[in-house]
Amino acid sequence: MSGRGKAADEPSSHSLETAARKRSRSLAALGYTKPQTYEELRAVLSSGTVHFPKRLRQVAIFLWQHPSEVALGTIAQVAEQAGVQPSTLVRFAQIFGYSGFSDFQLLFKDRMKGSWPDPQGSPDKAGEPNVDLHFLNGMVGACQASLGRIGNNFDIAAFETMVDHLAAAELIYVIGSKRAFPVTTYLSLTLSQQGVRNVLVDNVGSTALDQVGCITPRDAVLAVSFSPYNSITPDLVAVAHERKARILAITDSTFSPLVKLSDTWLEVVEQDFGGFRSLAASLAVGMALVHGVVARRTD
Amino acid sequence: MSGRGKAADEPSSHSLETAARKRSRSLAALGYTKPQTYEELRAVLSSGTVHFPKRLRQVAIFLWQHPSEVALGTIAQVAEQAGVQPSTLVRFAQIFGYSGFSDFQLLFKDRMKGSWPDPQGSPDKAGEPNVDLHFLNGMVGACQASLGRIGNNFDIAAFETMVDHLAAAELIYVIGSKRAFPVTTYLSLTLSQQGVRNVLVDNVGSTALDQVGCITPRDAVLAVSFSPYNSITPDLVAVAHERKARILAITDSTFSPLVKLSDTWLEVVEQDFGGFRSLAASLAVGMALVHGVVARRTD
DNA sequence: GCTGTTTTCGAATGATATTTCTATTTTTTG
DNA sequence: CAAAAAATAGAAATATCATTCGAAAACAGC
Repeated sequence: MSGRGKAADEPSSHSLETAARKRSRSLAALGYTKPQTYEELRAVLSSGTVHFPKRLRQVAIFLWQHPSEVALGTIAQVAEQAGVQPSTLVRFAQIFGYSGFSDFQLLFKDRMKGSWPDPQGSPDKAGEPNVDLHFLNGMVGACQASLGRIGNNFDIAAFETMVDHLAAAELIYVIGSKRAFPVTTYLSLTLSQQGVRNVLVDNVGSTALDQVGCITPRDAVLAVSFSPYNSITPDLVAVAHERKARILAITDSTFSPLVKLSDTWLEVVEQDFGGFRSLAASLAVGMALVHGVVARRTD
Repeated sequence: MSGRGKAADEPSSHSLETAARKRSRSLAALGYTKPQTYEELRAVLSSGTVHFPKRLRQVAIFLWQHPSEVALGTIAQVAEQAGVQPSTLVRFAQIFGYSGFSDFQLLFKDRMKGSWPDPQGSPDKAGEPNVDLHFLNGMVGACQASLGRIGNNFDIAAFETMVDHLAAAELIYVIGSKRAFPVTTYLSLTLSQQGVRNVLVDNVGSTALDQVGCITPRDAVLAVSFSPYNSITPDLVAVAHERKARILAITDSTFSPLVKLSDTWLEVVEQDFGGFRSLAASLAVGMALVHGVVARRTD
């Protein structure tokens, strides 16, 4: 919000050098021009041609998933939520050719401007006097928001491809840890209940690597992973990839390490509330996958 | 965006007088309390009971008509667009009981938060020509219906009791199988992440009975079970009951065998679609439980 | 395992935004 | 119509923010 006056000016002779040097290893070298709209930015981020180091990737993931926080917050607030230093945000913006964070933030503000949320359906709930009830409502809201996003932005083509591959597979390996584990357990359960043979790679007894070591090219892997991507899932999927199995992924951004390993992937972004993330959308998509596989196989 | 630190503090003895004098001819005298949400503010404005002088009326009209500008802009930008001085905006906010503009602006930001404009895809997908998409939408509908039922018919008293018992427990045993297992895995994971010690009774190695054999009266059992109630969950809970632990249950009808074994129980009814049941509501309630326990323990 | 480079962190700095205060104008009231 | 009260505008003061820069840490290449 501040420091815009000087920032908008042409750089002085000294900072010109600095800026030029920095930009040389930035997007200009890659033939990109400064994104003028939020959609352009999103396109550049998802193109996969830019590879960020850890902290900058963290920034990319955060603003991919929480654009409204970026639009509404100050640099300090955004930095704290994203878990980085404020200066990291400035660096990120400058890599894209902006003079600083404020300049960069305008993208998000412009995108948001004019779109005022409709009067909420719930007629004010008598002010939610109870703190626990407030949290519950927030959590329900997060679930519904996650589910709502499926309605729009759903890549039905990728979904169909995934179903085809899964239906054609000899054996389906289901992989996911931490937050994704509830999703994979339900997937495995419903697949089995529908008569689709599958292996849940749950790493009980630390046998996961041995399990994926048995994968053949005729098998398919259904992997689920959410940010932060610090579980063993990518390692396991990498092995499966080497063994030439089909890799199908459900994940929450293009920055997931699963994306470059997978034949087809679906983006499912879960909202969180108070640090607790919803799983509603992933489960719904997962059930749809199971249903689709069963339908293909019984045709 | 700035100057919030001091503003949030209690007014000093000098400004206390000033503020009190001002507030005496403000809304407090009219029996209004400081609006906590944008909706409340809007209600007050539209009630017609408040009569503003020229400039303040100008402000009221502007933020009625351009809420998103107020949320996104700085006080200077808003003031210019509204055609008033920045200090007028501060006065306006203070009349409503806020410490200043920043404080007041939070109403607008909060209202806007989380509502990111969707990329406006085709509104209704031409009647779902795709069978897979139809199922997915049905599944999403089932999830939303399940979540919707929480809003109404939620036994908040039972919920509070459950949280109290869980918070008081020495060790929490989480039990659930089949369909309920994804819920219990997520419960166990989030409890652990929040530093609440717990045991997930997952029956790996068929050790579940031995595990529950270690339960003491100071422990609590959080059991999840859905119909048909043909899993081993009731058996395990029965053992825990004999061992005089507190039993807290999430289940989907009064006919559940868990009901007569448990000290307190919550009814969460999940809808199904095409034989695939949603877990969204149970997960949301589960997260709320975890949140509640953490809140109780950190008091 | 070392060296040169890239990346990150954190404090210092310069700039902006918000608020307070006072003189002036407008409105109300006797 | 005059005097008092209220409201406003504008400037000064203060708190916060965004940015820069140098040092430390992490990383990659040899």
